[in-house]
Amino acid sequence: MKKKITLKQIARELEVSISTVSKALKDSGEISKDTKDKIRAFAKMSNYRPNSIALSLKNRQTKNIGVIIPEIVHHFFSTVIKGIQTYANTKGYNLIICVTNESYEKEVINIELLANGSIDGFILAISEETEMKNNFDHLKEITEQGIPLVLFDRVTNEVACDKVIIDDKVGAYKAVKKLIDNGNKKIALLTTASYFSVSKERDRGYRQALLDNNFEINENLILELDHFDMDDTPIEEFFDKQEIDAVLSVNETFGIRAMRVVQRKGLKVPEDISFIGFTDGLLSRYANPRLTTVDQHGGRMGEAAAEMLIEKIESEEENEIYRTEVIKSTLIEGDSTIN
Amino acid sequence: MKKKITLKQIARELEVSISTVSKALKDSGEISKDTKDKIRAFAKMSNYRPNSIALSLKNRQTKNIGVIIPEIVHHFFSTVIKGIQTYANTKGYNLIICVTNESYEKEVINIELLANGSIDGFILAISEETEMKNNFDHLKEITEQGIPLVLFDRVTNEVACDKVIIDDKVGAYKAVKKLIDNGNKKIALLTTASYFSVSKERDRGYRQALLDNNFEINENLILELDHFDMDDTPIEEFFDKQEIDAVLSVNETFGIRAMRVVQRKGLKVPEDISFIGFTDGLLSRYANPRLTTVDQHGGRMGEAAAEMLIEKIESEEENEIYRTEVIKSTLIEGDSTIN
DNA sequence: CTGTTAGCGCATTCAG
DNA sequence: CTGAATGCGCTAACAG
Repeated sequence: MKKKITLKQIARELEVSISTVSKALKDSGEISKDTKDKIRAFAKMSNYRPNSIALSLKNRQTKNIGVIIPEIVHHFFSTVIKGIQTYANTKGYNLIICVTNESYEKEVINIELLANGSIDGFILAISEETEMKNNFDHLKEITEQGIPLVLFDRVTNEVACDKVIIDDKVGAYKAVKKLIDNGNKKIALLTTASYFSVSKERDRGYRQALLDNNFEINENLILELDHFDMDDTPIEEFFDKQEIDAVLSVNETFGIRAMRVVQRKGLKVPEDISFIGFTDGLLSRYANPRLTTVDQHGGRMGEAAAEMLIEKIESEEENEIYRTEVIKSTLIEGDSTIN
Repeated sequence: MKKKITLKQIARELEVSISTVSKALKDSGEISKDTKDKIRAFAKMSNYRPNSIALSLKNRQTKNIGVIIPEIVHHFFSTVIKGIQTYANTKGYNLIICVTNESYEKEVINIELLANGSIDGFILAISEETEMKNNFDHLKEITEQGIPLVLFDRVTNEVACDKVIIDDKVGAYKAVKKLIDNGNKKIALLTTASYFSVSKERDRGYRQALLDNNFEINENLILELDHFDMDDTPIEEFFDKQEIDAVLSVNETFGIRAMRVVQRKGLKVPEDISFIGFTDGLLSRYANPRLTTVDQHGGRMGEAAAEMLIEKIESEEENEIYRTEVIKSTLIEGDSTIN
């Protein structure tokens, strides 16, 4: 087993000083061609690679980005990671990924763990529990320590930092507008608990579109579901107690589950009832019929977040100006609406 | 902005030596209660946290695990990551995750990047291109350098290291056995290119089950698909040219796509034709009808891999004994087979 | 009980 | 052109 080789060992082997080796390897003009050649040959032969930990300590930067997300087994979040990775790699950064499982405590712990020098900055989507608690002190602390932070998707105004979100409200608005234009009258909304920043925005877009088109808001047409609960009964009851022409869902799964419920009731999609869901994931693509969706462009969000973060990391001056980048959502027409 | 505070600063502030501070914070018996209290109070107040990079350099261990996977937007792999994360967290390890996008070159680069001290060990699933090239020198180099390595799912016998796989062959065997027991005669196999170690094993199980039950192997019943190609034409032709009673798919997507193709042809699942797919992912769960699957237990694989790796990392002696842990697959009955 | 010293691996400044 | 010395932040052996 050939262990890691260090500058010191090369130096001893070649009977020169450590600093000579260091310089030779960096092609410094201070070193004669002869010794340079000799050293480089030996280094290559012994497969020398500078120890990144030592470099991190010296340069005070790790070239690591801490990515903290609520869930990894999730199409949207994994798409974002992929986007982050894509950009980060071009800049030589690696990703340290932590999953909070939607837990406030895990979010705090993971941040603390990484904030001790392991990373140069954070990219984070707030966990469900944190949004519920509405407590963002741990995030504020990060920024106070001068660690760059970019929030994405699930954000908050409480923390001054860069953010990247999609135009949730506009996306929902456009979706509802399409449903209205198709002649639908009773348009339902399937949503999650209201403390989710994104659900709130989508809810706003839904209401706005209705109002702008002289519809009345009927709270009976809005169903709030728990996304951990896999029981379809509430959905069945919802569709049993009233006639519905079209449905907007704030995510993919609610939409698909509802679609199956009405199909079981013997309704045809999209002839009898139309569906639009948020997130253009695999589920939508493979659903039967293919679900019409509002694409959140997770990949682009990730790339944008990474770009903002790395810019902050590498900028010298203490820039206190924070931007919020809004990614435009896109309506992707599947077969669950009449096109 | 309150910057990171170091031992040195505390020492200067309190007019003691650095090592006194260090010892006091570690509750060393060498320090008097008085100074200890004073130092700890100040440390807590100034929110001192030891710099993990410095610790890594000193202790020669980073408490980081390098996880290298072919794809992140993928239910199985993200499940494995979750499993790794779960176990690693209990042991205080963080995950540095790299995605190769099935590319050999990216696999090599990512490994090189991390092998320079950033991580204590690797957990890796071989990329498609690497399996195709059949070149594993980069992996051998890792083990030669004494860096612990655990391969999962896509493994190779070329490299001596710990491995965790599922009983792919047995899983396929059991699935085909079930199809035979249900009275199906013409049982097809949808598979990927044969250089995938897992596909190969599943193919073996398929053949073995047929032979053991006095079926002849009909190569026409085996369809090899490219998983990047989204065109359903080859699938359609496959089902057009012959009658098929049942299908085993080596993954989720082929199975679901094929199911849709036959449904479009007017066949009923499972009355006219049955389906079983590998991987019990979201797609299978939300498919219509719910796909019967061979569950690969990604979470358990991840936990097992993490446990094996951390054990190797933390064991003192140079243990050259490598284990291969086989996770038992489970047949999950959906509605795409007659139960 | 407290402080000095050395060293982890590297880059860099300053002498020679 | 080469090397000794310093420091990044921390721990530990060793003096005092």
